Amino acid sequence: MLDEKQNSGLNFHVSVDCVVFGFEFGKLNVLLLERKMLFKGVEFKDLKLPGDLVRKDEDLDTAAARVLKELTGLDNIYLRQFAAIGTPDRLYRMERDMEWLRQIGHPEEVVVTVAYYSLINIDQDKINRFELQEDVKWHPVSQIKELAFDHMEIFNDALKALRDELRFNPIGFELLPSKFTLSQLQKLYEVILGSTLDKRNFRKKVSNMPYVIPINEKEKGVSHKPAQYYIFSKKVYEKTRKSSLDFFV
Amino acid sequence: MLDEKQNSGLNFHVSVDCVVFGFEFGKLNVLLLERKMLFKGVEFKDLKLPGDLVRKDEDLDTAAARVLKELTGLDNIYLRQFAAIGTPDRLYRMERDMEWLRQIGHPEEVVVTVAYYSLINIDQDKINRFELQEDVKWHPVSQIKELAFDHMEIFNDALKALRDELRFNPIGFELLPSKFTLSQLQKLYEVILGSTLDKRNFRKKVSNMPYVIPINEKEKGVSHKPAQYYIFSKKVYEKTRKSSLDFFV
DNA sequence: TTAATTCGTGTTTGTTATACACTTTACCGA
DNA sequence: TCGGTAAAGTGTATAACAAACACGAATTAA
Repeated sequence: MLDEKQNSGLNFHVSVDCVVFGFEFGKLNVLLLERKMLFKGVEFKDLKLPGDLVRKDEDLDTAAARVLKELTGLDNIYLRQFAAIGTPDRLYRMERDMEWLRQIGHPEEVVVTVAYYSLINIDQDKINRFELQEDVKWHPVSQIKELAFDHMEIFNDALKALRDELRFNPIGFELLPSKFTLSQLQKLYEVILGSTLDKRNFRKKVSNMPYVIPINEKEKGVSHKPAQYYIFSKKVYEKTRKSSLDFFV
Repeated sequence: MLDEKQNSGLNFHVSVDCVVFGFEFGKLNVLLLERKMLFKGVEFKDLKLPGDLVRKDEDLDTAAARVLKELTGLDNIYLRQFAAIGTPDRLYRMERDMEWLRQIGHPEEVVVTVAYYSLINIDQDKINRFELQEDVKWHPVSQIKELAFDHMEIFNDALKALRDELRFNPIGFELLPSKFTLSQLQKLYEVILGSTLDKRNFRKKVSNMPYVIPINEKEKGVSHKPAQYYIFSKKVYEKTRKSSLDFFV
């Protein structure tokens, strides 16, 4: 009754979906795939989250990392699982979704999906290797209004999970280049948490974090007082954090 | 490449597993199922988490609620999804696990499981309806050393997730009877968070929570000063909480 | 040389966290 | 009925942290 005895013929498809965040020019962006199709005789375009079916011989985390690698060419990206969704009709609520699945030959079956978000820093030296396919683009988070399937819900949940984690773990640095200014860091927190922060209080807090370290380098070519660059040291962080739950609020 | 196009023949079994917590006599307990089998000619017993395969027409949350209902007879139990695990060999690492699966006729396939924890208060009026099957028993959390399959990892992750949530959401009350004393409440926090708390400071904090309300009733039949009973009001909590993230630390 | 722009800095005040010990109220048993 | 036992209930002083707030310094562009 409570065991894996029953229903042993019941098979599902399992997929991973990735909500890939990036931060540039003071904006939080998300990487989305354009979906094109012929719908009721006219061309129809919309956006969806990148994802793929999980293969039989791979872990869920591995599948998510593979999707990211195929999408961006990048390895070692910050990835966090934040939900599993298995509502039976989740892919079959909208006409256009059913039509699309028909066109790509997807059988009408339940797909349980495991959702991840990932954080990418669009660093100078990485940007070369970082060539996106034509149908994959960054979109400002604030402008996302609608996505395919239940991807809008997944996206909203990802944002919520990101905000929650940002308060208690030093993950903001994953979204910044390896050297960054304190203004960039502050802006990042403001944009993700959706509030403004006091500059002096912010810097006071950061100066109590021994793992945010000034380096011997300043901004160049800006028409104002150049800012000090800092780096984040994971090593120092691991060594100096007091409880498993300190960081920001 | 990134779509559900490929691998469309890949099917998984999907299950839910529940880590059911209870709190009684100052101890945190977990509800486990005894697994019995003939292994290498002798009777072998161990413990596993309750769980079941998800049915084709049900949601993951629905499946978890169903498992709980079948297990305890209770509805409307606090349930929280906290992980999905799909490591291909997760059920096939130990001889005894493979033997057990063989004996119950489980095909050797990948089972992706979605893990939930749930909180039960063992209330006076509920206890009648609450008749556990013979092979289902409460075990003190501190005494769990080994479980079947990867259930020990799932159990440890559940504890971690419970601790994290306890700090920021008023879920402790789910583990207490509807009327409780402040000492019970304090003990609950101490046991789950694994630290002792100062009585006066604890009560000071609680007295700033308008949703923890004294009722016109005291302990009876105790051989010392009887304690005041309190109730938790979800309504008042919803109305009075300031941010989405306040509560305890 | 001046204007424009962003960087970087300290103090005060209020709130919250911590540390700490004794009196009260009930039951029990002699 | 009285003394012992056991847990309940209560206040204050100090330290740490959060919030509010304004101006001089460094650079480029015109």
